[in-house]
Amino acid sequence: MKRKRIEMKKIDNRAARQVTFSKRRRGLFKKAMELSTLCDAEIALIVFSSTGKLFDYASSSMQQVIERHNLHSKNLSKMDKPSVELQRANSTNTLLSDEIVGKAHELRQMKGEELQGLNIEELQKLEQLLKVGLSRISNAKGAQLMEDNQQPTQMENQLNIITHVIEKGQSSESMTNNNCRSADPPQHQDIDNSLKLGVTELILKDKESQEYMETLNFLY
Amino acid sequence: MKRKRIEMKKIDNRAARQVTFSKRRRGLFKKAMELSTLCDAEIALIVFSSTGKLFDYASSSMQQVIERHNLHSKNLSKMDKPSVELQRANSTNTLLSDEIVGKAHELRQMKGEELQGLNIEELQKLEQLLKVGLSRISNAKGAQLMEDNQQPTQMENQLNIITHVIEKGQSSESMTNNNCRSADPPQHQDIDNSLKLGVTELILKDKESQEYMETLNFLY
DNA sequence: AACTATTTATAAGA
DNA sequence: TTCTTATAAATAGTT
Repeated sequence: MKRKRIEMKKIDNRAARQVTFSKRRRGLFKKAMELSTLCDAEIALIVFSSTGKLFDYASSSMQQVIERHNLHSKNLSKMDKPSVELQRANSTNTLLSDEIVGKAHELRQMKGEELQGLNIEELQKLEQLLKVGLSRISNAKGAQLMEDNQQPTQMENQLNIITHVIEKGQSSESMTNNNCRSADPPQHQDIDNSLKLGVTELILKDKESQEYMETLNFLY
Repeated sequence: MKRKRIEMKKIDNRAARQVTFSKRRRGLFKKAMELSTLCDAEIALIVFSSTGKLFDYASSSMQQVIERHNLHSKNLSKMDKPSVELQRANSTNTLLSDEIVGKAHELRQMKGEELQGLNIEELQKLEQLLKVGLSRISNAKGAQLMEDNQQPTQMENQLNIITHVIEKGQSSESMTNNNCRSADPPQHQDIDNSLKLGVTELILKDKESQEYMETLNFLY
């Protein structure tokens, strides 16, 4: 019955291991509580047996100790996950905000509210864009009146002819444009769409944002 | 030098307490590691001294053990906080996305690309908006040419006169409008601005988003 | 679970 | 703090 010092490695025999676990676990928890009592220490101890059973002790509350631990150790791997999501969400916010700034600016330009800093060529493009829009609106107005079974008046017929001409870029004003060192610009919408697609691609890299992109997708 | 068993209560003497803390702490951590090794247990041990110093040990990783512990104890008070921030960020994203959808729609309408579903009155308003924009752009173009010290040609003088007339709502087309049951609409921009302010107020309730709002503020 | 020979931890002193 | 040592406490192997 000569007892030997135990070898410090996993005990192979399941039953023996289980017995040792019970004995030593009790000892460990007792020592933890004693340390807390004697030395006024804040202690948390978590133990999972090899069979998955949980044993824990905390001198105050488990969450309190864990939070204090996180503060100290700057260990944010848990806080990191949400914080990474948060960063993603925030960077999506930035992109969306930028997109709003851009669209708002475009809108103000189309309303003629913010034209400072535009050169002649840019003003020309803007003007062309508005004219195209205007002619389409006039057409739509005409179509709407037709649908309402109202006979178009002579004036409206005349209007539709005029807007048709404008849509082809043949109005008197667009001839004026040609006199003012304006090259024929590429379709403004096309430039615009390619810019939008760029932003969309950027945003789509943010996996967290795909639900928002589903909302945005039908813009393009 | 007869040693006695110590009383299980806080040690009054600071120095003695500190010594005992050092000795027992080492013993506790040693026992924790031994239990983990011998019995294949997953263990986390966190100790704060009365002076606030942190000592910890985890057989795998601290976060892994804590997460496993949280699963068992259903303690989610910590995970709740970041998720609230995330919800805030996400709801901001929703608002921003909605704002983009709105602005994009407005832009497409101004470009005449999405007029279906608009009644005559709305088309009228839109048309008026474009005309105002167009006249302002024409004026800006004229001003730009002046700045460049170029004498406006006869044609451009004529243009400026025309656009001035349009800005006053006296063009032949706007007379046509008056024939088509359109009441004089309130300024479109004003309606628009009040809508925008509504969204801004909503978003500003989200404290997390104030930095983004600083970007957005100069829109209004 | 209880016993007990031994090892291990540690209180007190230096 | 660290070391020393007497002794308390924990526990491995056994019943």
